[in-house]
Amino acid sequence: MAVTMNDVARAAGVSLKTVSNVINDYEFIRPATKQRVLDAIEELGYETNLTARSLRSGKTSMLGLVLADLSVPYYAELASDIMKAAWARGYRVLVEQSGNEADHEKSALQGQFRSLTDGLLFIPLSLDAEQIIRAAGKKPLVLLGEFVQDPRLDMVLIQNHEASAAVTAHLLAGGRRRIAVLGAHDGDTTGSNGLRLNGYKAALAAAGVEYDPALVIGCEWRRDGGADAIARLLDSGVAFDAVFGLNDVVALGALHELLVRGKRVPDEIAVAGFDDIDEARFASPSLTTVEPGRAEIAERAVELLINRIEGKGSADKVEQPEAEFSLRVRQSAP
Amino acid sequence: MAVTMNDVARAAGVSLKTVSNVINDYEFIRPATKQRVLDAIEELGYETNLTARSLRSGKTSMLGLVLADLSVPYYAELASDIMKAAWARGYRVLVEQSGNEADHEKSALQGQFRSLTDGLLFIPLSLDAEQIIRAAGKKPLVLLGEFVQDPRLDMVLIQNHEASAAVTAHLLAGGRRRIAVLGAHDGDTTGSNGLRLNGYKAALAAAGVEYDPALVIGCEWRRDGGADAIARLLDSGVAFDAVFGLNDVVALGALHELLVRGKRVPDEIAVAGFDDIDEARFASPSLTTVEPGRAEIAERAVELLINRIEGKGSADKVEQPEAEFSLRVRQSAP
DNA sequence: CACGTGATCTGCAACGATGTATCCCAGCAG
DNA sequence: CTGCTGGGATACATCGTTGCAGATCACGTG
Repeated sequence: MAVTMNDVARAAGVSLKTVSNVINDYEFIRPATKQRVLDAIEELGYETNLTARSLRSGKTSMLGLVLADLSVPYYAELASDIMKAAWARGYRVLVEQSGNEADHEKSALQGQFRSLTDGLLFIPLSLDAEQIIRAAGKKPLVLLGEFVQDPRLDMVLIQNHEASAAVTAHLLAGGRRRIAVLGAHDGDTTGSNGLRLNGYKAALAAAGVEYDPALVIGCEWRRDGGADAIARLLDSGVAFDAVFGLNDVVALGALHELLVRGKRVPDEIAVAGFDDIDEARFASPSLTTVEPGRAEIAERAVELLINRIEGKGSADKVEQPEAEFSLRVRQSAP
Repeated sequence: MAVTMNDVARAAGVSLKTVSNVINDYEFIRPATKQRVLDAIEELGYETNLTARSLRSGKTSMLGLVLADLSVPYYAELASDIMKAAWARGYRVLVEQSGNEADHEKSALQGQFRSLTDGLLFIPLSLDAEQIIRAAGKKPLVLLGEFVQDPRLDMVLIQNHEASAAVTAHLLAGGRRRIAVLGAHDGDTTGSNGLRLNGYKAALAAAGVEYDPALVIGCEWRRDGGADAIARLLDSGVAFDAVFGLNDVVALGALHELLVRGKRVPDEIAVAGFDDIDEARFASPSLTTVEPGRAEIAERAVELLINRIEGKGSADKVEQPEAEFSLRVRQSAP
């Protein structure tokens, strides 16, 4: 059916291997021969069969990307950046949605999925470092999203603590003293939630403001999670003058609910988030948030993973580069 | 390196082909043999090499999905649904971002990308039907997103005209008479923009309201496009009491700009969109919009494509199922 | 003029699985 | 006892490409 190298070889009057050499830019080919082969390729409409190439070469030139769900804006935007970075380096990205389920994450790490990819970018949500190390095979693996932190694993880090502290400090500088936190529980110390909560605490301490666990409300990192959380807080009667959603959709969900309930933002209550998704800029009022360095994260992660795949760089040293964040001050918390 | 069927065969004391038979659930295998093979697989940690299987069988069990950019919420949500639908049927999805460039779309249609997939889901934006037919190979192809319409191509349709008319009718029913349209030009008749514009016109006509081209503002289908467009309209001094953004992000961008400029929504100006992205529900005010049947679109498209791939269904008849839409009335246009 | 050298091209095996044809054997009818 | 049947397992070729090891040939050198 499909045109193969053999057909091209016959048409060009050369050996199959010469066609292969032309395609792979082998150095020593007479220009005339090369041209004949290229003409034959053109004429027959030959396309290299990537499956066969993969089988023979042992490389698929595909990176796996495991994340919870593309419908989450931050992941979608990150995935888009990752795909572009990979594309620029000659790799494609195969996305696997884990739905935030441990089984699914595990099977993505070990399963057949791996045989389709040369390496994996993984945003773990349910598995811890130990489970990841146990489940992961020998193929290169780079973690993103820092829910997991471990000195044995390559990963690109977000400055959760510092960025969170910066947001909090900004709210404090605006005169807020009772800052509610949505998306973490009082005891959390690990994962994005824990790290961001700790950054919040550190900023409070630095400003001499007392930490009140009653202001810390756990919720799913979704819009409705944020809306529910703020509703519970309002209903509880606890006083607060600012809200820090540990990611943007939580903050936006809370913002929505606050406005529904007739609160004035930012006059009565300031709102801030974390991620700087595109939507944050166009919310009403626009959302103050922190940009975690998404483009840099994508770039570094892809670069690191491909270096591992291609054996460049120091093979044995675990790498954990950190992305630069920046505060985005907007209307919701000027 | 990796464990192959051969290793398993040796360990289980059977032939390579028997291992293959066990894995592919061949009927006539003695339970004892099967068990021995399964044990060996377990013990050695064997994983089938999907690349090799693909080469031999000629199927990759992957669907290609070509869209402009995952950072666009509607595409991200659609992609998520498509991936789930495909997964449920034993297929994976390989996403290719065209960036809305014709060259890129074309290369996705013909290029090596195709050899990795059994069929393609394509959301065309730059290519027209003729170009698509010319560029596409013989592999199954299903179009989505109806910028292109052609009786020769399989596609899943959105009821652009009807849904758009429904939104417009809703605004009219709310007493609005000067409804601005963002995201189309006066002359447009094809593509989502043209079809939706026509739906708008039809609803006006049905209500006996005159069509005013000055209310139709072209813009990119992005947040900033919507914001710019409404800014231009406001600056032009043309009077209007409602805005229909031809998709949600345009509407949300416009909504943002209206609020920035101190307009009251919906009291002074009502706003409606098209797509019902998750964000619409949590905007402030929440956005009235139309749900085009996204889940159904994903489901039908995947089903249709896989039927084509597997040769089920009527081979020769072009299929163009239409998804059911539904109006979502919210605060921005009650 | 024989010979080394490097440019140019070729043949064969192999990647890891599956399709096809075949073989072996137990059970059973004639 | 022979021949047939069909379950259960196997051997071999094959998918389309690339790695490796050569083969060939022109050319300059001593």
